[in-house]
Formats: sequence, structure tokens, C-alpha cells
Amino acid sequence: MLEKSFNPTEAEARIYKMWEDSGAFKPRAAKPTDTKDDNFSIVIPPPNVTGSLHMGHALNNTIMDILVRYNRMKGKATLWQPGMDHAGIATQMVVERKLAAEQKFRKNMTREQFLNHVWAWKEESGGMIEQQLRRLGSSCDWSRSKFTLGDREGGQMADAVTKAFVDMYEAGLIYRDKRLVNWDPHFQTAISDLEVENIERDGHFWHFKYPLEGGETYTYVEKDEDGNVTLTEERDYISIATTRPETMLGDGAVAVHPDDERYAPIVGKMVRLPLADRLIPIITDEYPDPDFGSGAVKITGAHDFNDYEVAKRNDIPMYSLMGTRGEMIASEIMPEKYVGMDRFAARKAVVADIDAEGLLIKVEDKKIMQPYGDRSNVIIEPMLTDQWFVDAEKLAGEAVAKVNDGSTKFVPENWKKTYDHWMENIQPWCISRQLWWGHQIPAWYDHEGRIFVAATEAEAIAKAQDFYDKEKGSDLLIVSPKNPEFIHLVEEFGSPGCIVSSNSSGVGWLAQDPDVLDTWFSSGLWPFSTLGWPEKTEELERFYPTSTLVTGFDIIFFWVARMMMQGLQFMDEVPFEDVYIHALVLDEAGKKMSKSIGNTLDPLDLIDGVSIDKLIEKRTRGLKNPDKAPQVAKATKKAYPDGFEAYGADALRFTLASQAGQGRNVRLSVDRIAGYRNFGTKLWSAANFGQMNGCTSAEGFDPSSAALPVNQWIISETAKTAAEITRCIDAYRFNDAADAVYKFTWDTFCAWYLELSKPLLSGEDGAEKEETRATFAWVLDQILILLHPFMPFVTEDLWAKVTEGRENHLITTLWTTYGDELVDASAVTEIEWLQTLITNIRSVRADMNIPPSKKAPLLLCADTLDPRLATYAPQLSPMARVEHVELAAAVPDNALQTVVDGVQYAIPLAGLIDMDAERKRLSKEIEKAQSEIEKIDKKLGNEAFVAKAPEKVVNLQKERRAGYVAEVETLQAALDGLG
RNA sequence: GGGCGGUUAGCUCAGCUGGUAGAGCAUCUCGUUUACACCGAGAGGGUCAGCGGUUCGAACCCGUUACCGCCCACCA
Repeated sequence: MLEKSFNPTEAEARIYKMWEDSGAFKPRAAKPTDTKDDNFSIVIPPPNVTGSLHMGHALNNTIMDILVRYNRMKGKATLWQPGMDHAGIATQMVVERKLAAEQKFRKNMTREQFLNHVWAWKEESGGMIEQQLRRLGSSCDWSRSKFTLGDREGGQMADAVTKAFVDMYEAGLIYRDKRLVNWDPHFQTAISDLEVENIERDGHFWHFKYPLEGGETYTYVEKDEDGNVTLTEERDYISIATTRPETMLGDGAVAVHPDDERYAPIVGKMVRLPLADRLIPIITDEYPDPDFGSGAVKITGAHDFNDYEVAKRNDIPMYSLMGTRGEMIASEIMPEKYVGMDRFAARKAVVADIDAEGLLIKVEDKKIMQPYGDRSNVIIEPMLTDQWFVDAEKLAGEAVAKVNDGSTKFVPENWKKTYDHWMENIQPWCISRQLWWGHQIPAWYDHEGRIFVAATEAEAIAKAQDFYDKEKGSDLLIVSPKNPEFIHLVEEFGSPGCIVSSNSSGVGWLAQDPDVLDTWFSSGLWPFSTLGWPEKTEELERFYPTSTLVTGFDIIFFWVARMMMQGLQFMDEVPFEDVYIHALVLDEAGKKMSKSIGNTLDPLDLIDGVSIDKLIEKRTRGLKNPDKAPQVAKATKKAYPDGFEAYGADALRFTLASQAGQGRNVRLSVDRIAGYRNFGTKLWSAANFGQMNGCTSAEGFDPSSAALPVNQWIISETAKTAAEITRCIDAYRFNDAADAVYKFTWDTFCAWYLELSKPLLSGEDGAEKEETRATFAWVLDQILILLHPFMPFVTEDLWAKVTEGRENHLITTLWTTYGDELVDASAVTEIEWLQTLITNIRSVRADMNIPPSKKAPLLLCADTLDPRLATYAPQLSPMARVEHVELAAAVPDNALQTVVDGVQYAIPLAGLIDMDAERKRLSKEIEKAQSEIEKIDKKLGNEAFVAKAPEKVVNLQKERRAGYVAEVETLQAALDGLG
């Protein structure tokens, strides 16, 4: 006898520890016979080291674990490679915030001191998420866990990044350039295009006059579409419009379209830039749209991406106006009064000052798209700076080709389009970040600004030394300013970067680039760096390319695309065969979950349970707008009045799998989680029934040897279901697989087989009982196997409890491979007939409100007694409340009637039947059948249908018709019999 | 402005290559038959967003309209 039900809280920890201790998560040893197909590998999308488990992780990891457990059970050498991402900006932000609370600030620390703090933080509180992933049951090989940044001393993961950078630099795929980049004034670093979110906000459109120099005037003529003059005016200015007035201080020109007749008279003339009091030219360029605004555009090359291109094309000077925090900085073109102002304060001041000069024409309200930093949430500033770039265009070609030729397949495949489109329009990838937490760029600058890219400082020094010795014929000594041996020289010559003539003997400096690499640069190496690259390890040989990448569509560009490019670059092979793109998990109202909105669900709350008060407290804590707290509390209480029970990891996983259709998103249903928790209990209870009836082992049982149709039938159904589940998982149709195992377990096994087996199990001892016991145990084993990838805990627990003394754990038990050879068609037909009979009897009884306690005989209206009725009398009795079965020449009065396979049955229930109701019921049944017949007749009467539809379809319709006709006949006879 | 996806039962969603519209939850009726009330038996409930087309046959394919959602984009 088992405990009353599965106790997830107790069992999950115990079972997980057992798995981990047993080494089941590690790939099995290689066999000499192994081919590539015998290896299965997945790399985890590395969660941020600062992260904590959210629903997206839960879905992502559930799917991966299903695949991993399934393939492991298929006997493949299976590796699920875990690890974490150092998450440059996010982590630096977390640690700075923590330090600030202790009145410690990064700006007062050396780089090394700060990094010590971050590493200490990482050791102490980073990586909580790995523990949380264990709670889901994730069967990663934790002993191989990797960190994108490596360790404090560097190590292989860091070496991989360095090598990648150096190799790409030497191949001309990485370069340093002064370009306009997206600058985050909050974090004071460059960021990539992808880290910028464009959001529409209310803004303004200011129209200014830029006066023509030297008192020039011109006749400004405006025409409508038909060429009629609508306005003629003598002007001494050109009208420009801007959404960002402060940038006018850095204007280098005003551009108009070459075909714009309005401005033709003044092209080439100069305007005097207000406030700045500089002269700038009016130029022509294809960029301005004559139909938008005034048709004239101010060109600020250093602060706008379009203007930058125009300025480059036309050789217009670009003036940088701002410092790293977005503050106006002193320069030869910056009027004194604005120096030090924040960019938004400067905007106000500029508008006011222009207005004061009488040059403000008007201000319009306008919706404008504004770029925001996805982490900082401040407005991004285009800034002209020196940065490192990957020439992504050169890498994109092959990455696209490999998807086109099927080397890597997207599932669902429509994501290929998204991938292609981005790849085909790819921009240079800015990979340098002005942060401290990350891989410091392996590039060194000498005192004359030369760049030496090398894996180590020693190599860089050697390269530089070589350069001076050979190329310049100088005996200059190159040193690192960090080298204690040369500290006195540092002091003597000043700071690194000081100029020392290379013609004279002396000391030259080499200082490493202080910037770090974009975190995604290292994430892009993940599928091979985690396997030991650049070393040629056994794991790399066995598990690259990885089998499947499982991830959300939100990081196709960030991550999938980069892995494709870098994988092909360094391994000459795609990083993964399949890319399974799953949905986003949405909240109960269909919104994206977000802490700042307060609509998140914590997977651990669903596993462990949580009170409504605690849930509200958690949801309101992270709110961006704390005033919304009462609203969030109300909505939460409405959605989940009682909080959550402890549903356990299995229920959560099963729900996620069953909702992981290949659509766009998953709206998490807590009702379904409860439903699938119930499912676990149902299975548990069925196993308990087996225990009580001696169904304790299927050892030595050969399912093809079963002789009883009931057993042959359930074995057939098991084989069919196993094949179906296998097919579904292979096709990444997790929801269908989950459905199939659910239906089989609940409906087929528990609702039918278990009931049908009862008379056999409680009957006399003998061959039949033994066969049924073994069959029951065998089917239950198959269920545990098939369900294990979805519900690993309860199945593993039952595996041990159902049959004592098993040698294997379920996690490493071989997957079911039974198929059609176990399907016994005649047994299936027989039991399906029995099911229909039972269902029909139940249905008519329920319709007539016959109490279940009232048993009644079943009369067969035929000439001979169907022997099957005798065979299944023990089942018919409890399941259909049949007292006994007998032959009847005619239907007696006061009897219910039903038809199965065209055969009429009657259930005499004198005194219990409302004859009018029974008449109505029969009429309704007849009507139903007749309407079906009509539909079919319409089809069969259609010559085109008979001529063109496949024979199979036509025959099916004919068969159906015959069935209905027979039914109508018998029902009609029954109705007539009632008088 | 471009691209992608959605619209199916009261709710949340399935429906793989066109061939009798499905599930869970909710609702209603009945039920303490020794696995399970986190249960059992039964029932009701859908013009598959609208329109047009292809086809013997359309929820499914094509076109179009409407609404909803997401992604990308340089209109100052």
C-alpha cells in the first residue's frame, strides 16, 4: 500500500539528489560503435548570473529537459551543458547598487578593487538560478557548469574569448573605428543596435529660422500638387525643423533636396547658425524629403545617424557636443553658457534663446520614436566615439546559407524568415563596452596610438618590440605601465600614452584597452567554448555540433544569429542541427510578464505554494510605479483569490509542455496546473490499486504472449500510444505528446482498463489472474517510461515503489520501442465493442435518471446469444449495472433500448421509466441519426463526389450510412413497440 | 512604412499532409460500487471573425476586409 498521494515537497529533493549522486546527468561512456547519431547534446541558454528563475526559464528548461531525458532514455550519450552568463551591464549594475547602499562607489575604486567586489558577490549570491533550475528537475551535467567570463584568473572560457577576438582581428573581421554609435548616458557605455528599444513618445517639433549670411534674400515660392502657386514670400532665412533643438549647436550644414525648387536660389549660400554664431553652408543631398517639414534639414553629423551619413558624403564637419553622461561639454564651437548643462536642460535653454532672438517660428506637438536603452531605460544618444566592431556582413552570408541548405533547421520554420531578414540587413556589430565587468579587450595601444592585438600582454609587448626593432629600426624598450619592474620609468616619463620619440633610445608604453567586450560576443562562442574549445577535447569531438538549441524568439538576433556566425567561423560547422523556438509566457491577462508591471508568476511559488498575501507582496515589491500597488493587489487577488497550493514541479512542467504549442505565446493557466497535479495523483492512485492487487512486477513478462482480449487490447493501445508519443517528441510537438500520454493514462488505462481488470484481479487465482497482474504492471511501467520526460519526479518515485528491488533508476531506463507488432486488431475490435455497449447503457440510464444502485438485466434482442456477453458479464455488472444477460424474442414494455453495431438491446425497468420521456429520447436519437443519413446521402448523391473522391473516403461514407440506417430501423422498431 | 502571427464552446487553447469540429477549466444532472472526491457516470454548449474564390469536399488552400498582438525601420 502506497502513501495516500505523492508528496512533491518531500520527494523532489530526495529524488533529485539521488539522480545527481548516481551520475545519471553525465553522458554515458562512449562506445566504439557510437556514431554521431548516438550522441545528443544541448547547451543551456546561459541565464544571467544575477538572474532568478522566471516563467520563461521554466518553459525553456522544461522543454530542454524533456528532450534530454527522452534522448537519454533512448540510450544516447546525452549531454546537457549548463552554465551562466556574466551579463556585463546587468551584473555591474547590481553590484554597484549594492555597494552604493554601503556608501561605496565605483568611481572611488581602482578597476581591480571593483572587480574584487564583483567576484566576491558572484561567489556569495550569484548563481542562485542554478539551484532553482534543479527544482524544476533539470537534468544538466552540473559538474561541467561553465561561466562565460571564466574565473578570476581567466581560465579556458576566457582564453576562448581572447582567441576568438585575436583570430577575428587577424582575419580582418574585427576592426577599430571612430563611428557614430548608440551611447547609453546612464551606464556611460556604447551599446549595440539590438540593445536599443524604440518607443513612441509625445514630443515636439520645433521650427527655427536660420538667417542667411550677408543680408541675402530670396523669393520663396510654394506650390500645390498641380503646380499652382500657393505662397510667395521674400525671405532672408531658411526654415528648418527639429525634434532635438540642443543638437543645433553642432550643426555643420543645412541640407535640401537637389530637386527642391524652393531652395534652389540659395543652395551654396551660407547661413549664420543662431546662438553658436558660426557660418554653415546650404548643401544638397538626396536625404531630405521635400514633402516633410520645410524640406530643409539641419545636419548634425555627430549626433544623428542620418546626418552622420549625409555629413560623411558631403565632407561636412561633425561636432561632438556631449560628454559621457550626456552633458554639454566645452569646445571651440560650444557657447560658454551651455557648458555643463544636461542635454535636456540645454534643449530648454536653446529653445528659449532662439525664441528670444525671434527665430522660433512655431512648436508642434508630435509623436516621436525615441531610442531607449533596454537596461537603463534612458534616452540613447548617438555619439561619435572610437569602438571595436565585428564586420558582421562578412560572416552573415554563410550563416544564412547554412540555414538555407538545411544544415540548421528552425522549428517552427517560419522563424527562418525573421532570421534571414535580419541577417541580410545586418549592420556592423559594436562589441566594445565602457564597463569593467567583462572580458577586457586583448588590444594594447602604444604611446603613439598603434594597436597591438594579442592574447596576452607579454605577446603584445613582444609584438610591439618586434615592430620597433624591425619596422622602425629603433631600440625602444616597450614596457607595460603595470609592470612593477618599470614603475620607476612610469614615474619618470609620466602616464602611459606619453610620446617618446622612436628615433631615440628610450621607453615606449603599451597599455591595454580598458574596455570590455559585449557579453554576447562570449555567448556567441557558447556551443563550443563550453565543450573545451580552443582545446580539441573529447567532448568537443563528441558533442559539437549540438543537436538542438531551445530558446525564445526574443533572442534570435542577440544570440542564435551570433552563434551561427561564430560557430561557422571557428568550427567550420553549424553550432546546432535544430533550433526550436518556443513561445513567450504571458500572464493571466495575456500580457508579457514583467516585474515592473507586477504581473509575474514565480515558478517556485507554483511548485512550493504561496499564500495570496505573499504573492501580492512579491508582485508589488518590484513595481516601477509604486502608486499602482493597490491596483496590482486587486488584480492579483481577483485572478488568484487563494494563492497557490504546492502543485509540484511535475505539474508545472506538464502544464508548460501541454501549452507549448508552436504558436506565438503561452498564456499560463493555473487551473491547468492544478488539473495536471490531479493527473499525478490519479496515476499514483492507479499504481496503488495495482499494489493492492498484486500487480507488482512485469519482470519476464512478454506482452505478445497475452491471451485475454482485455489484456491484448490494453497492450495494443499502449504500443500505439508509445509510437505516437515518440513521433510527437521527435517532431517537437510537446503539447500533442503530453495530450497523448494524459489521455492514455487517464481515459484508457485508469477509466477503462483498470475497471475491466477488476473482475480478473479479484477472481480466482490462476493463469488469467497472473497474466492480468503482469499486464497491469507492464502497462504501468510503460506509462512511467513514457511520462518520465514530462513528469520525472512522480514517475521515478513510483518506478521504485511499484516494483521492489529494481536495479535501474527510471531516468536511465530504456525508452519504449514497441510498435504495431503488439497491436491485436481483433482484441481491439472486441473491447471497443464492449466500451460502446457499456457507454450506451450508461447513457440511456443516465438520460432516464435511473439510479446507479438499481441494477437491471440486459436483454439481447436476437436469435442467438452473443458469447461475448457471457465473457464480459463480470465487467458489465459493475460498470453498466447489468444484473444478468439473457436472450429476448421481443422488447418488453417498460424497457430502455439501445443499439450497438446494429444489434438491439433492451433494459427492462418496470416502474422506473417515464414512457413519455423515453419516447422523446428515442425520437431524438432517430432524428440525430437521420440527419446524419441525410448529410451522407447528399454527399453520395453528388456524382462528382463519387467520381472524384478517393474510394476509401466514399466507402467510409457508405459504411457510416449503413450503420445509421440500421440504428434508425431498430430505434424506430423500439419506438413503435412502445405504442 | 515593411514583415510576422492571431481571430474555433462561457474562459484558456488544440486541430500535424483539406475527408464525421476537440481538450482542460467552468456549467447542469446523478452518484459515499473496497484505486482515486485532487473522484466517478452522464449531459448541454460552436454559421471555426466577415466576404469572395479554388475543390467532389474548406476551420485548414488562395484573395480580400475588419479588429487584436508582436518584430523590424533613418522621416529631420
